[in-house]
Amino acid sequence: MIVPNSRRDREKVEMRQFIVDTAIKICIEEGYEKLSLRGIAQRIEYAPGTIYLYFKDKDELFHAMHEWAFKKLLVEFDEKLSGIKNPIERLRGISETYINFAFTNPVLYDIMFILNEPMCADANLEDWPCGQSAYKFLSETIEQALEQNLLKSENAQTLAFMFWSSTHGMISLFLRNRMRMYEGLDLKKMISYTAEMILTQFLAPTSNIRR
Amino acid sequence: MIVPNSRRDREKVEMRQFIVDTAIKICIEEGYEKLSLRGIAQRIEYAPGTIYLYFKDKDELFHAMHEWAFKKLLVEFDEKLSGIKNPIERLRGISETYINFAFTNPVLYDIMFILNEPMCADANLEDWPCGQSAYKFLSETIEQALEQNLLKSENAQTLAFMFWSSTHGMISLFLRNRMRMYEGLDLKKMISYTAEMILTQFLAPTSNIRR
DNA sequence: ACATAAAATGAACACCGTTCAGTATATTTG
DNA sequence: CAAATATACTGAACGGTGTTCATTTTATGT
Repeated sequence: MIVPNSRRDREKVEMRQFIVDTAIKICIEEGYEKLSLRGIAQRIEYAPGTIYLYFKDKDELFHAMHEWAFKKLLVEFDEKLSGIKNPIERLRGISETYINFAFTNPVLYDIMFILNEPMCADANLEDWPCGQSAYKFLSETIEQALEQNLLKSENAQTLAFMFWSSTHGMISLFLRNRMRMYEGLDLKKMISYTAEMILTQFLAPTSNIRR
Repeated sequence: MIVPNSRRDREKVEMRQFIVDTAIKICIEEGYEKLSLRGIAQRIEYAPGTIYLYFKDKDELFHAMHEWAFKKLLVEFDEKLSGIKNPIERLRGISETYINFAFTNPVLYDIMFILNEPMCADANLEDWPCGQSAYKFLSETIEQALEQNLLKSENAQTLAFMFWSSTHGMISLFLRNRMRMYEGLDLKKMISYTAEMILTQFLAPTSNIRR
């Protein structure tokens, strides 16, 4: 990312962010299928071609939206969870915050984890700092839990993947309307309950805690 | 579905299937983002408008592809698993078959479980017989396992949801290229291993089996 | 052979992402 | 301040998309 050191650079960054904000606003209001560069241009009262002065193509814009969304999640993790010392309680908090984030910002969740668009390219891990940080937040919590023998002994990466992907699976089935066989149930409660059920199964039996 | 009772009706059904087959072929060869009604029309040497004589719109075509894919999965379940009597072994088989299906037919998996397209409409559960059957196959297996005290006692629907969505979560993160932090690992093995790990945690302790 | 019904066409419409020669605006220089 | 330069922006144009529909072709039944 370019650090602004003149009014020109600053304006460039502001305009980029303005486009990203508008794009997300349109996604939220009309669904991301309806998002078009022409629509953004019309909304911000510029010509369609102008957007290409700030983004190489639509994919690069999606990348920016993607990173912006991860930053938002990361802020929530930080604000709500960094104070929790017990690794298991922090793990519970991650689960709850993650599920709430998805239900509160379904469009952002889609861009972050479901859409092909911002990831199909030759994107590197380095272009994804907030995503990495969010994952690190989870995996370090699990490492601490393992160190304190609070979880059944397993590879930390495997456990992180398991907690993350199982929650993601439930959320993405919900967001994609694939849970119609559970009609009538409170699906968010069902997801929270199931996430807690999985966590419980992986808690170390207290009798195993030594010393 | 209309049962063909004359040559005309039969031809109508065949043409519909021909279009579906061609659409899936194009998806497999070039990716489903590249699928266009005009492309299908060109491939089968008809005019673009002709497709609309067989499908109301693109969404209805996706529905047909969706159902076709579920039939394929259901056939695999039936062929490979209906002979297995032990519910836990059948559950293992479902997991293995499901993961193999996703890795062998990523495009079909996408249409079945990830894409918005065929589900966003006012689609009813009744329009999804094979999908329902596939879910039933899983949930009945779990009910049997519970009856025989082979799984930790829980609501069968919750367990079915848990096994399904956790596996789906891993597969969909893989298909959407969201597992780059595990670079270098054999991701399919990682997914299979994690699925087995989850199952193991939910097995009833043998000491709990009475009689 | 003819009237009728069904099937197929392809031009037209309103969108889309993207490009680029040209124009307007702002900044720097003489 | 004026001229020259650099930057920002425009909007028409290109090839693509899903979809509609008046028209034409083909097949059927009498």
